[in-house]
This record gives sequence, structure tokens and C-alpha cells, in this order.
Amino acid sequence: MKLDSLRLCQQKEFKLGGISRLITTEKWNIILLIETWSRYYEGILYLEYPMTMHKKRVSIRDLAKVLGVTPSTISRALNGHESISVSRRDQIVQLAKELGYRPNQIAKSMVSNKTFTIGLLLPEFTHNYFNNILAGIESVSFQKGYQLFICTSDELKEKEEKSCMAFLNTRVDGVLAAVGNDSDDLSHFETVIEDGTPLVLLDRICEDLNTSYVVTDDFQGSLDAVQYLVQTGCKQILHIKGPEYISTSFNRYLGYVEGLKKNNIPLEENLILMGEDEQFEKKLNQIFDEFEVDGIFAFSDYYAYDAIKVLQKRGIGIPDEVSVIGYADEPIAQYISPQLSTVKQPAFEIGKHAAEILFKMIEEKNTTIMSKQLETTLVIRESTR
Amino acid sequence: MKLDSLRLCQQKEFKLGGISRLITTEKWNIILLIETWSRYYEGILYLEYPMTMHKKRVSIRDLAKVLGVTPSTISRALNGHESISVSRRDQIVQLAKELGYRPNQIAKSMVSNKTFTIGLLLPEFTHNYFNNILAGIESVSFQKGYQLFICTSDELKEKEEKSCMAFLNTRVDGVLAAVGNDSDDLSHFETVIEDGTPLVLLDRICEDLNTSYVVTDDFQGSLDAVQYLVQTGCKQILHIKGPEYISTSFNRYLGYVEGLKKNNIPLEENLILMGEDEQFEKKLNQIFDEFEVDGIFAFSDYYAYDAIKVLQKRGIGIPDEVSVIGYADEPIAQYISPQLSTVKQPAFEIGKHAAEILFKMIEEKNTTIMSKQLETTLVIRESTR
DNA sequence: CTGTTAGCGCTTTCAT
DNA sequence: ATGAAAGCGCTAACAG
Repeated sequence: MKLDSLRLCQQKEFKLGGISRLITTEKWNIILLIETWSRYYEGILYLEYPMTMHKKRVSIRDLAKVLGVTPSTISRALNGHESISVSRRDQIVQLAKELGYRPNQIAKSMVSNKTFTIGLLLPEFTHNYFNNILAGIESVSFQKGYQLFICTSDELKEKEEKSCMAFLNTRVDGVLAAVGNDSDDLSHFETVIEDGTPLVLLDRICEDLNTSYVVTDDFQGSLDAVQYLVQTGCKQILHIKGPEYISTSFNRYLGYVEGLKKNNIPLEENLILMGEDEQFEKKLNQIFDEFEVDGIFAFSDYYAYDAIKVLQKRGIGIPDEVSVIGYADEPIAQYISPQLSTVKQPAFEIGKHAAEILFKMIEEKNTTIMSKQLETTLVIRESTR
Repeated sequence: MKLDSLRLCQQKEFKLGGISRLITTEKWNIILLIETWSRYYEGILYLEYPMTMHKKRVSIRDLAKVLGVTPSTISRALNGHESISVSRRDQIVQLAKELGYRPNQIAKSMVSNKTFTIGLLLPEFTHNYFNNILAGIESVSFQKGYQLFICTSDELKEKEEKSCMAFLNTRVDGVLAAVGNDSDDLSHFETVIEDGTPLVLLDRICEDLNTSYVVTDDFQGSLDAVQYLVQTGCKQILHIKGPEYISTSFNRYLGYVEGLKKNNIPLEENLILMGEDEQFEKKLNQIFDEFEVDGIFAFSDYYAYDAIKVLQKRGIGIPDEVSVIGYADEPIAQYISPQLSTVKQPAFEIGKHAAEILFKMIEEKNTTIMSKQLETTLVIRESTR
């Protein structure tokens, strides 16, 4: 019963819903006074309190009974149908409010075969990129009155599959998804498509998956970055490559290759390093021992940061000796020093456009696939000349 | 028809679901060959493609008809009831799989009055803190087989209200929420409680809201931080305070006050600055003109960073001249230099415990309120002596 | 303008 | 072990 160790709130005299009160003692220690029976067990404070039990909800039948009309009439009134007298409608709406009537969306879905729900599957939310995508999606789905079922796949195929099945079982009206890294088998997405549920894929392109895509122009984004490096005097540019098997890695790599080509710089295989390489630091050091690298273009801001740390250990000046460009414009790009130049992806817009396309597919019962590619912008900060 | 500007994928020969193909030309420019009728309009590529239309889904009735039994039997078989012969069950399960039967969760909810859905309302996802909370919640809800309805309130009361109503209308089995900054009117949460829907509030405590809470011990966290500052020699400690009207701001402030008190340092009102102050930089400079500040304890890592920037402009050495401690252990704490010492909140655990308590309330039809307070840990990095 | 009826897909008594 | 029937809350087609 070490209640005194619990400081749920430290205001001088604080009522936690009329149950408990916190006061400050003369010693400035704060203790909790419980006015009802309570116990403290395994770190949880239990307060016996008369919680409202799931009382039976009021249905249109209840309203109908009160007014001596049929449920149909109630339904029509509440849904603003034409054929109903204004006075009656007002009366019904008024009563509904008084009785705290809450339309049962489940029952509605049952008859309309529509849930006003969309399934969203993203790999994770630790990268700001996906948060912004989410914000973009939310901005349009909220305004459209749709709810979001959100699942994170953690880049795990198993979770992806389960989530897709859950989406289908709950009869979402559409699915938005960014497929995870390691999924080579994409049959679960095929199931979604075959089910006839509109699907828009984000960010990463998958071969043989016939559906709408919203992606960014990674190729051009990388090309821009490399062009900038060359224009500012870089002659030997290292590329830190992203994970295998995802289209973005490959496209950014291609942009890098194209950038070199355009500037007649020979492609040197040894200047390409995998960001996820376990011996990243060692290998990077070896490259710097061997080559006169004066520019780095990384698949992500995080890889860029990893490289910068290694360079700083070596006492290499950034950007004086080596220019560095990252990718994505994650928040860290602004916080590290030197501030990181990077290729900014329009994450919010990706989400927004993806949602818009999805709603088009849903609402227009469209039979066509719609794809969109967005442009990146090069953000120059302190890590480049 | 500037199709050539569209590089949906830059692989040498890439089939986008058998519809289109991308090839590289001799000039390394990449163009898109469309094999079906298509058009490019307002930035969207439309591909006419025979998409599966929402075909009528197979129901238990369909299965029943095939096998010449009644829907009841199918239902029993699929739900693993006792009274059914094994052979029949296997037969039914087999057929269900073959026909791609997908149980209609909506219909199930209709009869069971249970949706296996919980509503989650968070202010935003740009702070890593909430992402980790989400991850914690997801880890338990996924394993329990519940879906998450996620809404962001953007700290807007209007969105909070709408989301709460949406949760109630879709008959979620429970609600998890962190109330936004500016909400003084909390009637929408009261509505949730009165409706009988289990509610667990995260992170921030609200007066007069009778429900379960999961919070961290902000008071102790702040106290620890201040104690550390004093122990490492700080005599004049500035506090950068969080937004008004949220319990965490107040509790961290109280911890700061308590820390001073414990060390017999007089509380100086002028050493307290609001983080959201529009004239933050100016006022901070004034304080440094007037006082010999040698320690800063900030409500958040972001505020701490803001302060550090000002100090660095002034040429003040950190931590030699001034020690700085932030709050939350956001990722930036590790990326800025000097790396920021901070009070780490167990965000993942908050989410996990909140979800666990919620499920207890849901499953045990518990009539008690359960609250939990988690401990913080002080993470010492480079910004302190 | 309003009532009647049927039904969305599933579960669940109550019989047999 | 299985069938028949009712019903979850709501909407919609058809009558009046």
C-alpha cells in the first residue's frame, strides 16, 4: 500500500474525479488521499468506482416507440430524406439529441455494404517520413469522413499478411500500403486486389502488382544531388546504397549512375557502399584510405550521418574536403552539425495524393489504375560547398 | 502526353503488372511504353485495366448451399463448436478456403455487439514520443487481435470531439487517448465514459475526468534532473516551462521547485521562462545578461535545443559554463552537439500498459478504475558536467 | 408523408 | 449432430 509513492498529479489540492485528492504536506512531499476503497497491486492503483456499464444504447426503434411512429420514419428524418414534414423531422432530431441517440455505424455498414473506413499499412512510424505521409492521408480522410485502420508491418511479411486479411474481414472500403522491405511474396496484396478492394501503394513499387501507385521521382532526386555535387567541384563521389530489393534503393542508385555518366565520370564499383553493411565504418575508412573521395551521396539522412561521424573521427572537414548529401530531409538533417544538405521528399503530398486517388477509386467505382509521381527538391544546407 | 517524364521505375526492363514497360534508350533516358490505352492528365497516369470489381463475396449461405446444409452448421464448423463431426468440420473449412470465404466482421459485430476495435486518439505523430506510445499499444493490440482506429487531434478540440463521436458510432470496444493542449472543455470524453466505453487516458491528467490513467512520474523525473544539476555544481538553474494547462508542464515545474527547495536554493521567478514565448530568444538573453545562470532544465528536448542555440550564439560553453538537461529523449537529443542529457520517458511502456489496462477493462467488464504511473530515467550525455 | 416488409451476414436458442 | 427461426440496428422498395 505504498500509496504515497504515487503522485498521479502534484497540484496542491487536486480532485481526480471526486475520488481521490492530492495534497501537499508541510514537508512538500505529496501524498495521495483515497476517499473510496482502493488497492495498490503490481504497480497499478485500483479505485472502486461506479463506472457506467455498457448500458443498452438507444436505437431508432426506441425513438420510434416514444413518438408513436415507425423506425422508417425515424431513419428518414435522421438521414435528411425529402419526404418528411419539417416539423416531424425537427421533433425527431430533437428527441434523438435528448436521448443521446448514436447511429450504429455497424448496422449501417451492414445494409449499405460500406464502412467509411480505410486500411493503412505502413512499415513503421519512427521515421518522420511515414508520419508525414500519415498526416497527408489523415488530412483528406478526415475531411471525407473516413476512419483510418492503421497497422504497422514492422517490415514483417507476417504482419502485413495478417493486416491485409483483417482489412478484408472488416470490409474496409480501400487500402493504402507501403510494402515492407523484405516482402518478396506479395500474394496478400494480390488477395486485396482480387477481392475488389481498391488499393494504392505508396513509395515503393512492386513488380507484378497491378494497382495504383504514388511514388516520388527518386531517379531525378538522386540525379539532382549528384549534379549539384559535381557542379560544386566534386570529382570522386561515393554512394551509400540502401537496402536491396526495394525499388527506391535501386532508383536512387540509378540516379547516381546517371549523374556520373552525364558528367563523364567513370563509375567506380569500389565507391559504392551498402548502408546496412555491418562493417560500414571499417569499409568506409578503407575507401578513404584508397580513394580521394570528395563527395558523398547517401540513400538516407541516417546513412549520411553515419558517414559524417566517421569522417569527423578522421578529422576530415565537411564540406571543405568532402561534401555530403543525404536523402529524405528527416528532422535530424537540421539538427546535426554541419546541417545536412538533402533531397527532400514531399511526404505529406504523397499521403495526400494517395488518399485522393484511393477515394477516386472508391467513389467513382473506377476501373482504371491511377498512378502519380511526385518531384523532390534539393535542400542545400551546410554539408555541401 | 509527356509520358517520357514519368519514370515510375527505372529498371532496365520493368513490367508494371504486365501493363507497361520501362526501357532505357541509347541516351540513358528512360521512357515508358504503355501497352494498353492510357492517358496522362493533371499529373496522374491513368491506365485502363480490368480491375476486379467488388464481386459478391461468398457468405456462409453460399457454403451451406454447396454442401446442402444450413448456415448454422457452417457457422458452428467455422467457429470450432463442439457439436459437429470432425469430418464435416474439415470438409467445411476446406471448402471455405477453396472458395475464398472471408468472415464478415461487420455481421459478427452486429450480433456479438463487439467490434474488436479500439479507438486511439493522439495529438500528433511528429514527436517520437507518441510514435513509441503507438508502438507500445500496437504490440499488445495486435497480439490480442484488435484493430486500431487512429485519429490525430492536432491539439484541436474540434477534431477530438469528432473523433470521439466517430469512435462511439463505430462502437469501438475501448478508447485510448492523450488529450490535446488546448482542450479545457472535456465533455466529449465524458460522453465516452457515460456511454460505457472503457477509456484510458495517457500522459496527461485531466481534472474531473473519472477514468483510468497511465502517466509518468514527471515530478520525480524533474526532481532527478535538478538534483543532478545541483550535484554537479549548478547554483542558478533556469527552467524552461511547457505549455499552460497541461498537467505535465505543471508537474515538471513542481519537480523543479522541489529540487531547488531540497537544496536550499531560493526560487527565483525570473529564472522561469515559457518555452512557447514568442520572444524566447530575447528574454533568454536578458536573463543571461542579468543572472549568472549555470544550469538549464527544460520541459522538452526541443526547448533545450532552442536554448543551446542561443547560448552558442553568445559563445557560452556547454557544459563547461552551463549544463543543460532536456526532457523526453527525442532522437534529436543524440544528434545535436553537444549530445543532450535528458529525462527519458518510457513511451513504449506507457502505450503497452495503457493498452493492457484497457483490455482488462474491456475483458473483465471491470467496474474499477485502474491507474499506473511509470518511472523516468535520467540519461546523461554531453550537455552536462 | 408514413407504414409494411424484407433483408444485409451471422449467431444462437430451441427443437429434433 | 443438425435444422428452423428469430434477431442484432438499420435502410429501402413498395404500398398506401
